[in-house]
Amino acid sequence: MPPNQYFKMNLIEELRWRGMIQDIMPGTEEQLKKEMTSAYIGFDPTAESLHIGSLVPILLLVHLQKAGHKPIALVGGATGMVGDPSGKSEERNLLNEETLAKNVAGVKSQLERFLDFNANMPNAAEMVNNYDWFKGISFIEFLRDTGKHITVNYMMAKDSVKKRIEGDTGISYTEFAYQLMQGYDYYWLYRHKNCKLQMGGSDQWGNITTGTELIRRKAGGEAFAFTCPLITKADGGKFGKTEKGNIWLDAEKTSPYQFYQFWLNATDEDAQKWIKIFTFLSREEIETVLSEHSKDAGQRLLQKKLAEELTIFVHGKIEFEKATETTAKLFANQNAPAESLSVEDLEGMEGVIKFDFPAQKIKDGIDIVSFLAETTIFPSKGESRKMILGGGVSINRIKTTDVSRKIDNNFLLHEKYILIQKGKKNYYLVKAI
RNA sequence: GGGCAAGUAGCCAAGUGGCCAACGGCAACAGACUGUAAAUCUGUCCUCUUACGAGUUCGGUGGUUCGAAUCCAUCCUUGCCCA
Repeated sequence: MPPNQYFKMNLIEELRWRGMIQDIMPGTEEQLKKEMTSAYIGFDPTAESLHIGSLVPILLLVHLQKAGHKPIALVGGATGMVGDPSGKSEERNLLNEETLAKNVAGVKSQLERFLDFNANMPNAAEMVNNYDWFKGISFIEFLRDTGKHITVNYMMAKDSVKKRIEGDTGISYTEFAYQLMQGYDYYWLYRHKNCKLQMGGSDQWGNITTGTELIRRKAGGEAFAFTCPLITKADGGKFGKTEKGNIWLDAEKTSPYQFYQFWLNATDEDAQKWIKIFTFLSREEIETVLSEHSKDAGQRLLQKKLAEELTIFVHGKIEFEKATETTAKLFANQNAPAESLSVEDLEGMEGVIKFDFPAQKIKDGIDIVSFLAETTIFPSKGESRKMILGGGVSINRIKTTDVSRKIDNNFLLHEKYILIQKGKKNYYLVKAI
C-alpha cells in the first residue's frame, strides 16, 4: 500500500494497543495524520553492537516507516563523547575516541539492516551522526546561540538531573550539558531535515522536551515527541541480561541460537507483553496465539512464536531454522541417549559452544575436575568441583556428581566428541583433536 | 580557600581494635518442583585449592599496635554548608 495512504492508518493508535506509548506530546497524532513526517531516534554508541534494549527504538522507526513516515536514525558520535546522565546514578566514564569511532561504525552497520534506505522511496530512511554538526561548533558559539535559550532552572527540573542533584554523587557540568546537546540535535534536524518528531525510551523524555523547547524558542517552530515505556521483566530483573551478560544483536557476540533461547525462555507474563511490542504480528494474530497458548501453556506456543518472529527479524530465516534445529536436538527428547546424536547433529549445532581438547589426554584418562577446567568450560578447578558437587554437570546427558570420575575414551561419542551440560540449558561440545 | 560528612565485595548495606573473608538484602549461578516457565524451597556466591588449607581484600599511601575494615597522619574522590 502506498505510503501516503497508509499513514492515515494512525500510527499512534497502532502503537498504543501494543503498549508502546508512554508519554506523548499533544498534537503529535494530528501531525502524523496530516503529512508525511520525519522522525528521529538517537542511538548511543556505548558499545560496538546494539543489544536487545535498542530493539524497541529500532522497532519504533520501522513502524514509523511502515506507516509511511520518514525515519532518521541518529548515531551519537558527539553526544557519546559526553555521556547521558539519564537513568544513571553515577557519573559515566568517558570513552576514548578510538573506541567511540569503532562503536559508531558498528552501531551504524546494524541499524542499516533494519530500515529501508532505498532512496527512491519518498520516506527512505536516513542515517546521521551528530558529530558531523557538532564538530564545527565552537564552545563560545554554542553558549551564545544555544545555551542562551534555555535556563538552568529549566534544565535542573529534569528528572535525570534532579535525581543526581538530590542524590549523593552529584553531576558534572559535562553530563549536565548533555540534554542541551541532544536538544540541539533535534533543533538541527528540525532545521535541516524538517524533522518534527522525536521518539525514544521514556527515560529520554526530559532530553526530548529540551529539544522541542529549543525549537520553539530558537526557531519559533513546533515539534512533537512521544516515548515508549522501558521494557521490564515481571520479576523486576533487568531486561536483556542473562548469565552470559547482555543479549546482543551481533551474531558474533550472541549466537542466533542463544538469541532464540533468550526469547523462548521468557515467562508467560513477559511474553504476553513482549509479543505485542517486539513483533509485527497483527492484533488478530496475537489474540489467536494468546488463546492457543492459554489452552495448553506447557506447549509454550507463545514463547515459540515470539522467539521465531524476533530471530527472523534480527538474524534472518536461515539462522532461525538452524536455531530451532539445534533446539530440537538438544531439548526435544531429553531422555534420548547422547549416543543417538549423529556426527552431523553434533557438528551442526550452531549455538553450542565448542571446545577442542587434546585427544591424547583423554586417551590417558583425565579426572573430570581438571578436564572441565582445562577445556575452560569452567574457570577453575574449584569452580568445576563445586558445580559437579552441586549436581549441575552432565556428561553425555548423564548427570555426574562424582568428582573423582575419570574421563577417558569410553566417554567419546563417535570417537571424538563429549557433550557437556551445565545445568539444563547450557551445552558445550568438546572435540578431541 | 574554610567547616562538616562520607568512600566496605556486582549493587544496596552492616561492622567501628582481635570471635571478620567481613551480618543482612538484591542480583547472579546450580539443585528440587515444573512447561528448557513463574512462584516456592535448598545450596553456592573474593581468588586459588582433591571438602583440609592457602592467598589477596574494606578509596590510596605511610604509621601506631602482638594484632586494624575499625586508631593516627597524609593524599585522592564525592556530598552538604560557608567564602
